[in-house]
Amino acid sequence: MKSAVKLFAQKGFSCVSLGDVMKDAKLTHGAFYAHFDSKQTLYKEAVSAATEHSPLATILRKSEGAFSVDKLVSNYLCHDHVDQKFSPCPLAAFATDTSNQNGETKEAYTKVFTGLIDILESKTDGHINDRESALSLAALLIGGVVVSRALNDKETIDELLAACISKASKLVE
Amino acid sequence: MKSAVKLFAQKGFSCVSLGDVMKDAKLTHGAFYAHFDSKQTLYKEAVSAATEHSPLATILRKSEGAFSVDKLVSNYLCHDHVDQKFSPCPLAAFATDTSNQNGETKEAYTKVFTGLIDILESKTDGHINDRESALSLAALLIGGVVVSRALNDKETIDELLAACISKASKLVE
DNA sequence: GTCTATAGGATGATAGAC
DNA sequence: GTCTATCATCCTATAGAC
Repeated sequence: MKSAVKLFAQKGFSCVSLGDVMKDAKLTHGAFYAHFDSKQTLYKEAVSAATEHSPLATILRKSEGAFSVDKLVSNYLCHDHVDQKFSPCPLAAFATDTSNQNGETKEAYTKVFTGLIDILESKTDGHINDRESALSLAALLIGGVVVSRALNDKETIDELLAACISKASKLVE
Repeated sequence: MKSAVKLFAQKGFSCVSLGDVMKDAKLTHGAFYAHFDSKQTLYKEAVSAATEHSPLATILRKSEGAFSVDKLVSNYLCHDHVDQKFSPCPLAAFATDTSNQNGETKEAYTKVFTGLIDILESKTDGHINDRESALSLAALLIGGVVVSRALNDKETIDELLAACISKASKLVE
């Protein structure tokens, strides 16, 4: 599962074969079906499993009780996250692939998303007062990372990330 | 090319075969290579070609000179765009696939993105004064649509789109 | 330029031994 | 549960007739 999360996030559903996953897990592809029903099932479970080490989960683990929105924003909208130098947010990495998947995968994605929104509303240090702020902030963060990953020009990526960080506070005022 | 844009936007790069494209164009798959070098080349050109009928292009065509930001925001963050009832914005539809493509495709995507930012800065009715506003608004719009497409629950999609519309004005104040 | 036909390779999934 | 081996299918790309 660890291999699946990493590879799916990096290369997408279709560009990762079961052979790739099993190879990364130091097994042969024949052993796959002793663990999962199908590739789709694996992907669906990967969406949920990836939340374990997401940027938000990491911050939650480090903080006791409330955490700072600014900290989440700057940790989320950074080059290391765009380049997947650490375990990425599944909402950004799996969004488009999930659009093309079945209802069960979308359901898993929806649960992760509403989970994020609930945490933003309840666990932040008082800056996020309403659900509208939480929802729009999530869209800005995910959009910023998803677009950055598709861009070629480092300068434009710098500008985009900086602009999103700068303007994020306007959404939660 | 029209078939390619439609299918790639709906199902993604890997889930569309050249046979699918040619079938939609009422041709057989053997004729493909008389028009394009490879599937990757087709995709790269589709990213650029899709801008022709994007929501922004439609608004630009209808308006003379400056256009309203509010109009773009409400036309972009709507169910018909999420469901691709009309020709979608390539920046939202092709973002994640482009991340997994070669440099030429990313270059095409980057050109479309910077083109959008330039238009937001220059052609809007005075609400967008700086590049930071344009960049963050783009991320919010694209993020809102990309996430909505991955969600299963209509109520959550409604909430998300409404929240992004409501908060978009905060980014361009 | 379009067609049929096919090469050549990768992939999801299965079978059966250990 | 893991392995090797294989099936069946799909896909990109090419060849050659018209």
